[in-house]
Amino acid sequence: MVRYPSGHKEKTREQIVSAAARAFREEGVAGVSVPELMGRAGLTHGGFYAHFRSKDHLVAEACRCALRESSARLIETARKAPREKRLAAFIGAYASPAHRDDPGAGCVLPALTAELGRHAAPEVRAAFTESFNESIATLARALPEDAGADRTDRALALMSGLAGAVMLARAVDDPALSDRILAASRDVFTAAFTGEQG
Amino acid sequence: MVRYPSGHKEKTREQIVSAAARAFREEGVAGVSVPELMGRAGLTHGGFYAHFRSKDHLVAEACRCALRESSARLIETARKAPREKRLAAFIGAYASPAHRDDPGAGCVLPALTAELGRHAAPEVRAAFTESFNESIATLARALPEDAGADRTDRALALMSGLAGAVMLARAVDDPALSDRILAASRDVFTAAFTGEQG
DNA sequence: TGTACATCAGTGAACGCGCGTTCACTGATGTAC
DNA sequence: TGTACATCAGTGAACGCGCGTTCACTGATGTAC
Repeated sequence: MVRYPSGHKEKTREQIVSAAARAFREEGVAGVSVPELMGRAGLTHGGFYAHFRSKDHLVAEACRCALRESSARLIETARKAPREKRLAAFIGAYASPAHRDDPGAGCVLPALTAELGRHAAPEVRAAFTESFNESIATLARALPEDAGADRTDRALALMSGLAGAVMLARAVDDPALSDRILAASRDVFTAAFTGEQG
Repeated sequence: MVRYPSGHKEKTREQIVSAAARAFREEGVAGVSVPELMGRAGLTHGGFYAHFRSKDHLVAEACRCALRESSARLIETARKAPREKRLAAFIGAYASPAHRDDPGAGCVLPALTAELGRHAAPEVRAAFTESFNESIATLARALPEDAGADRTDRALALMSGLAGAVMLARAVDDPALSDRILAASRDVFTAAFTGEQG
C-alpha cells in the first residue's frame, strides 16, 4: 500500500524544513522562493503544497526549528567550558567571526528578526515569540544571581546586545570595523554581564 | 526655457528620497516597489528613472538620508536634557515605545541592517558603513571618559545593544514582553554605560 | 501685444521575468489473486 | 510464482500577478519674433 518506506514523507518534510531554516537565515524569507527551497531539498517545486499549506506555514515551522537548533548548538559550545566560564564562553561564541560568517547555521535573531517584525503572518510571529522566550529563559538561568537587576531583564538586554552586534558586523562594509564590533561587544558585555573580565 | 520654477526637479528628487527613507524603514527595501514609492511622493512610476539610475541608487541615497536624519533627531532629543544626563536621555529615547512604534521616523539600524547585510549593492553597503561610522563617532563623544574600555568600543557595544532591543521589541508578539525588552535594555545599558543609575 | 515654437518634468502603456500556487499526470512499489 | 491493479510522493506545465525598467508621448510654460 505504500510505495515509499513508511515515514518517507515525514522525512522529506523534515528535509524541506531543515533546508528552509538554513536558507531563510542566509537569504531572508523574501529572498528564497519556493522553487529554490525545494531545489535545495533535492525536489521540484510542485510537491511543496503536499507538505505545507502555504509558504507562511513553512516559515513558522522553519523559524521554530532554526531557533531551537541554534540555541542548542550555542549551549553545547558553552557546556564545553568549565562551569564558571560558561556565560563568557557563550558570549564569545555568539559574538564571533565564525557566527558572523555562517548565518545559515547561526542564530535566527540577527538574521530574521527585522523581517519578521514587519511582514510575518500571525502564526509566524507566535512561533518566533515562543522560541525567543525559551532562549531567554535558558540564558537567564546561566546569568549570575548576585547582580541587582532581575535575571530575565538582564538576559533580555544581553540577547539584544549580542543579536545587534552580529547583525551590524554582517552589514558593515569594512572587515576591520566588523571585527571590532564583535570584539568590543564581547569585551563590554562579558564585563557587564559576568562577574569576571572576559 | 524652464516650464517649472528653477530647482523644481531637485525638490522633487528630495521628496522621492525622503519618502523612500521613510517607506524603506517601515516596510523594508524589498517591501516597497518603485510604483508605490513614487505614489507616496505624489508622482507616477514612469518618471523614476529621470531621477535615479536604478532602485539601488535610490536605496543608497535614502539610507544615508535616513541615518543622518534619525541621528539628528535623537541627538536633538538628548540635547534637551541637562549635560550630565544626556547619554541617559539618548538611551531612554532610543529604547522607547515611541521609537519602536514609529519605524518610519526612527533609526535605520533596527529596521534595515539585516536586509542590507544580505542583499545590498556595494554602493549601498558603503553608504551605510559611512553613516554608521558617523553615528558611532557622535555617540562615542557622549560617553564618559572614566571607564576602562576605549570609548569607540563602548559606543559600538551600546549601539548594538540598543539596535537589537528595538528590533526585538518590534518583532515579538506579546506587548508586555515587547515593553519589557525596552525597559530592561534601558535600565541595564544606562547602568552599564553611564556612571549613574537610569 | 499676440502667436508659433522649443523645452522637459512627468505620464502611463508595455516589456520580460520570477513569484506563489494549482493541477493533471507519472511511475515505482506493495497487494490481490 | 507471475501478472494486473491501486496507491500516492513527487513532477512539471500553467495560472494570474506585481516587480524593475523602458519609452513614446503629453502639456504647461518661457522665449522668439
